[in-house]
Amino acid sequence: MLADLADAVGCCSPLAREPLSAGQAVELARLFKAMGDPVRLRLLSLIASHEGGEACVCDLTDVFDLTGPTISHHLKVLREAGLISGERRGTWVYYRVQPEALRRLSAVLVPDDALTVPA
Amino acid sequence: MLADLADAVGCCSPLAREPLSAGQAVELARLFKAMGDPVRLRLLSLIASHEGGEACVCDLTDVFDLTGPTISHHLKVLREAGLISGERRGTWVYYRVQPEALRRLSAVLVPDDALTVPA
DNA sequence: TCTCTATCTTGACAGCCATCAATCCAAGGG
DNA sequence: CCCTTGGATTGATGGCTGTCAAGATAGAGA
Repeated sequence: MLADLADAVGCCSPLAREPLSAGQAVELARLFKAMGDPVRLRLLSLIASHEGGEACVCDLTDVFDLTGPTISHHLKVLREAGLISGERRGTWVYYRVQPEALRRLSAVLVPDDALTVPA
Repeated sequence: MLADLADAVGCCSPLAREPLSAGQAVELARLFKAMGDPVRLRLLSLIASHEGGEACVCDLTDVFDLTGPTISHHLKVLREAGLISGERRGTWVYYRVQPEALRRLSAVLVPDDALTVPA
């Protein structure tokens, strides 16, 4: 399932190049929808900008006025979208972002040229 | 309102640079959420890839098995998010994408370096 | 002005989503 | 082996969203 997703996203031309197929649109929308929540966007940026590129849940819960289960739910959504990955080391679970997923999304938004050629 | 949005988005560093503020996250999430629907993503790509960079509603409705009002609703969501703009010329309404909005989103996803420095 | 066509808006309903309380699982420390 | 702690899962609920039918609006042409 994750492989299909990566495939559909990885093969997409920028939006302006040619129309998306229905299947590509479904897979891409899954990613964008996962980022369409303020809490999840902040979680993503907290993890991405944290020292070492990874953060444990204990670092994340204090930032929000939300209960543990709610944070866990949002992390699960991000994880199932392939935007982050979690790993248990001892007592705590550590999360880190998947840079490839972000790069693929970015590549869909703008022409390839803008990603490889200087201004 | 649109000015606030553009401001909040335009000033954002990439996710990995520093954590998003709550306000920035709300504004960014509004954009990502607007793209979190397969129909809207396809509409966006149809408009962006259409000849001349613009498309009228009549070009869009035939592609989907959806009624006119539903297409109109999705176009309204995209318009209110600042991703497209519509203009009435005679009988038909023509839509075109706002490339700046896409560029800003892309800039949030990856470090600035990737946008200006060759691989 | 009247009518026709193309498009947008409103109202309503089914389905999904974010949130929390309660519960369960997994890892360490006694 | 039990107890404690960190974290995930389940169940339930209120609010939001996508969809369509019906009505409203705006140009174009006669």
